[in-house]
Amino acid sequence: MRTHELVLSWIEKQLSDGHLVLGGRLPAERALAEQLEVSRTSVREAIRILEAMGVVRASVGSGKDAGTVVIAEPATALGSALRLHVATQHLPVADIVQTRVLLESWAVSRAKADAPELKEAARLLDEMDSSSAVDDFLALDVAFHLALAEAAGNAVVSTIMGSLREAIEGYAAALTANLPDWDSTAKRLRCEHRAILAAVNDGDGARAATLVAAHIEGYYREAGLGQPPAETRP
Amino acid sequence: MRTHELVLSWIEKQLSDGHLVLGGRLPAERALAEQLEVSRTSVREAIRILEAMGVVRASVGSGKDAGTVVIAEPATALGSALRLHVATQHLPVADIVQTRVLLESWAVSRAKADAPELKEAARLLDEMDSSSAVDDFLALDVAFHLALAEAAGNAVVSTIMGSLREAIEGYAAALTANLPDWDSTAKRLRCEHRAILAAVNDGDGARAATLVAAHIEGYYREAGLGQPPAETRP
DNA sequence: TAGTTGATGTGGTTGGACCACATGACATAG
DNA sequence: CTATGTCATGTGGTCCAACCACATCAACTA
Repeated sequence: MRTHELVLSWIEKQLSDGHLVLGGRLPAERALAEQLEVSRTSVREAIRILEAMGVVRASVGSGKDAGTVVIAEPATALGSALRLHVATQHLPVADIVQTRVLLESWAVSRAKADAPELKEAARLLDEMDSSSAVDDFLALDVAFHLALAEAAGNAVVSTIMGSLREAIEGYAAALTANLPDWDSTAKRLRCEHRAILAAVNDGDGARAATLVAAHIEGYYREAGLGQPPAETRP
Repeated sequence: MRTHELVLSWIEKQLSDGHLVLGGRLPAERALAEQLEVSRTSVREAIRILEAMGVVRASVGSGKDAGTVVIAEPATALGSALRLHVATQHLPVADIVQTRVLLESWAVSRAKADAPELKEAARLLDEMDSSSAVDDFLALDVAFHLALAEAAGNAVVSTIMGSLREAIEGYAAALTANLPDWDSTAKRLRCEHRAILAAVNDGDGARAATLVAAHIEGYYREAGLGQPPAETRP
């Protein structure tokens, strides 16, 4: 077992045992190195891995927020990992979109009509109405879909959904350039959002699931994602 | 931007551009450090992160398999990340099980009856019949469910499913100790496996989905996972 | 020819040094 | 007494030089 893995397992044990909790601080790198009788380099490598996994955040300086603190941001971490594997062409973008449709359909079909996240979702839709910039629209769109997913009450589903979205964020942003008429597309998307939210609020999970699947697939289809080149199609 | 992130983005670009492909080798750490004009330490930190994400594998020595080569093992990486977040209690085990049920139900309902993975799944079931040790049984069980998931043809779904399983592997192993009678449980599980595979082979996706959901939920329920303490239940 | 031995190149690990940054205590000018 | 500037302290960030363990392969030797 390599040295940094020893540090990793020590930290994981501290987490499991509750000696290290969310918001808590790890010992300073130098102190931890001395305590575990390893070099600071090995400690740093372990912390890098934890940082990449969204378990800790390292900040320089002194006092309050400084040092290495325990956080819980699995979505960004999983998103980066998935993005890299998309880059190696081991994970097709089409499969990611399909998985997102699956998870989000399930989420809206299970969302409770009285979930507080739905109020936030409604607020986001109002904000989208008054924002015309493409970037703002897309950022609000992400937040809306995430709020919708969180309404189902399954942290794993919403986390994975967020990471899938993040993994293909670059592709999605590039695809908007393919759209023939952004204004009309945005108008349609707003409309579909309202319909989805209405279905959820009505407690009609099945309809919400159908709508959200069509909404996502329709967008990527319009933008031309996952379509093989025309000349290879029958 | 920190130095190791610069190295990371360089490598990611090499991957995206196809200059670095699956099975390919990264330049040696010392060479890469000189090429990018950074310290070897920073290169190593970047490689550690990629290793944790299942993108590369580092081996000492010289010749053939030595050095840092590009691999594609997202499942183990995602599994580790999820396991850590379970340790911080940010992701409930019950949510992971529920997500696994969702993904696996979808997978079997979409599996093609002529998928080659199903033959492998059948072979694994035969092997399970002749293995009595608990550990062997569980290992084969993992392989069976994974083969089933792969039959749906979505790499992302099967990858995430595998990582979910891995994230709670420790819990699952501990839970088998709770079972009152392992032999009878194993017999029942074998039976259910056959029924699930038969449904898939018959092209009855809906039945397969129902069966697999009951199969997974039944196992964890029997082992006592995710049940709130009795006194808190209505 | 068969076995041994050394050279080579790889990642793994260590200790030490210095930097940039953020904070807080302290001294000082008003 | 207050406000301001300054310095000590502690943090992560980076780099360097050296050494180790390991795996391979070529040259050498019996």
